[in-house]
Amino acid sequence: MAAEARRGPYICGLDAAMDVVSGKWKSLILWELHHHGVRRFGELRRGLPGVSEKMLIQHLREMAEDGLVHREVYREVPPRVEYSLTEHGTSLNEALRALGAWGTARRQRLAAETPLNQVAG
Amino acid sequence: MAAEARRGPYICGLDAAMDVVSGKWKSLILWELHHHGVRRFGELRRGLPGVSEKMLIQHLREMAEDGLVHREVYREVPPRVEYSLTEHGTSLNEALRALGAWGTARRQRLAAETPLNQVAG
DNA sequence: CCCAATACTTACCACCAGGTGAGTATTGAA
DNA sequence: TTCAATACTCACCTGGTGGTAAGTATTGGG
Repeated sequence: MAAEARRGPYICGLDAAMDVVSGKWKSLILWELHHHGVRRFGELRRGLPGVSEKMLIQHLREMAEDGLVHREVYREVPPRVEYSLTEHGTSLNEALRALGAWGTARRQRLAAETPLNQVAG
Repeated sequence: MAAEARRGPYICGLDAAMDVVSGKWKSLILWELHHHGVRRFGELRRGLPGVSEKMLIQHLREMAEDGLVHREVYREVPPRVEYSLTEHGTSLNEALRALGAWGTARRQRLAAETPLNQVAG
């Protein structure tokens, strides 16, 4: 349970990458940490509306195991824990840029196709 | 149920992109179609060891709805159906290249960290 | 003594992605 | 009439992901 692959062995590189970002909130966590540099647990929770504490800590722990985020604990009262991207997390975010751009184009396509419906769920 | 987003509205572009590739076999299907150009249903099934017919057709239908793959039906006996990437599917594959490269680097990192364990599940 | 604040931790539960295995439709060949 | 081949289609089931809500540990302040 230390620093090993959860679902490996992987078939290809895409597998290995999708594994570490699969999780409802992981790409958002990546995004949040990328934009703020360092964030405390509570800041992340408030920054991701709808996330449960359970999933937030679970995702953060997995991402720490995967070497994407750094977890710094300050033994104070009340406790303080700070999360930040590691070098690997930063490079993953960069590797996701093209995908994010593709998704943005897709959103614009969808909005153009259904101009009256784009906001309604 | 035509060409609309399944989980939208999306928070960001990454959401919109992750949505269309989330699915156990979708990135593999993308890869397979990218490398072979055109593939029949049975060829895809044999090319993705372990996939169930149910999930393969389900993923292919969703990807067709999302405009990633083109489905060409030949009304012959026995029936023949050919799948290929659309322009959007091709561009998505290109957008995934950086992510695949990152994953390949991660695999190499994992193999270097646990040299005796890299093959065992 | 109790509460506040923070960062979890745990138990329980619902939903859905995905797997299994059987069935369908079509038509030519034996 | 039955079978083969292809591409599904359907019913059923399991496991895992994620949500909910309550509990824990710590210590200073009122």
